[in-house]
Amino acid sequence: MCAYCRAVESLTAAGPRREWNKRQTRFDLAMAAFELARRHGLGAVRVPQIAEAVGVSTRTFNNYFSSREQAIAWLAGRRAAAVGDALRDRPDGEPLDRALTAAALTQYRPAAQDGLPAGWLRDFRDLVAREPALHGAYLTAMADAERDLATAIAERVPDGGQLFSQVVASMVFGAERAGVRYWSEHRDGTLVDAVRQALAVGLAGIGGVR
Amino acid sequence: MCAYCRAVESLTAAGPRREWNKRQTRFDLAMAAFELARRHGLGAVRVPQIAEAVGVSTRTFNNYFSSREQAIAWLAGRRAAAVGDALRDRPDGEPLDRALTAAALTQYRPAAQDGLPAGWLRDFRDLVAREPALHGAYLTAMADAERDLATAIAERVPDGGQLFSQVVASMVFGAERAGVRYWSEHRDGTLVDAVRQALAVGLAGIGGVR
DNA sequence: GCATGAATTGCGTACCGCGCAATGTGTGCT
DNA sequence: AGCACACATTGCGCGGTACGCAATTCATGC
Repeated sequence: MCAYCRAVESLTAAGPRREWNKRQTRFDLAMAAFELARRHGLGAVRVPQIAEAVGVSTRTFNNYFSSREQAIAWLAGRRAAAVGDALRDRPDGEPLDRALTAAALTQYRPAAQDGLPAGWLRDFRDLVAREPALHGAYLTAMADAERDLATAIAERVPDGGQLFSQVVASMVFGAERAGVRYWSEHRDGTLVDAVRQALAVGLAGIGGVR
Repeated sequence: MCAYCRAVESLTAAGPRREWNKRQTRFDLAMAAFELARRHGLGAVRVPQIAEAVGVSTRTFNNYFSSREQAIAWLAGRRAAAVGDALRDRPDGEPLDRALTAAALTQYRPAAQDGLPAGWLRDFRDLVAREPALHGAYLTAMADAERDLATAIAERVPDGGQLFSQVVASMVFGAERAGVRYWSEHRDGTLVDAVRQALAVGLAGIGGVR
């Protein structure tokens, strides 16, 4: 949601209850889609099934998501969007590479799983790896998060230039994907370590930047 | 297509005419989809329209592509796949960062446009930027090319490790996307220079590697 | 030529995404 | 409390899509 829309919304001042319901419904739908796909395979999941699991009409499902794939990928996008915020929370003097590593690893802390069951990431990764039909929506969600992270980087390093921030942002998510994929295929060591190592490779070039 | 499948295909030894026809049909369908989408907007393009433009049935279109979006993105994937091959063609002693830069920039050379009209990349980029519905398929195609490039890097730098090659590969395409996007938004200087600059930022960390 | 296997095609089906209008429901004001 | 308004949900309907299946066409190698 753009800053303008957010401002309009704050003017409209929708009460908390209404908005909370929306958020909850969206989350429930995405979660139901994910869980059903994980259990029965994406191809076997029908939209009415998802809607029924949450207790809404199929039409409502399509008010929130334009496809099953998008619903599932939205969960990952929600997680990934936290990286930008985490970077904004890092102390000012911290070197960029350390701040980015810490920010990227935030989402692997158990405490970060708001609403998501423990071990969710593993299941999600497995599902995406198993279902090629999810790749498009997943990558789109990641690209959105990437843009957001680029903005956060640009705020932090104003004289770096737009090119710099976008390259670094895409590198962070690229490294993360590489780390997760590596761990997913080899399963040696912990997931966090694989991602940390991948980030170290990618961020080697920006050691001096603050 | 994997090396194994390629080998099998060479054993099956389908005559050249048949295979050439398939390639041509696939290309024509993708090109027609792209051209129609560029002219009338993706939302206005219907599958029968694309099929008719090429002179095949709609069913045949779906034998080649599962959606309009995939057909269009296939063109970009075809181009991107050339990066891996270009890297394999670079001289052995060349440092990795130089080799990768040269390989990535190969596809911007006018000579590289096999079958694609001049200025195609600009039009394609504009279309993708204008049509969010294309992002998923486009990113999926890029991810495929990324895997291929990672393989090429691993062949070139065997002791780098799988993590290294994947991170670097995703960085190359990430930098390229950042460069293209930057140029697409600012239009100052040439596209090639923007991509070269983006690659320089991303590849700064692997200066010494051969 | 002719057998063979692959590619194309027509048809049928299940399903999807969304526009539209009607209905339900939380919210703020009086 | 009651009321009016805005927004969310829902049912309906339609155009369109993806794909399985079986029939047909067509290039290929003998």
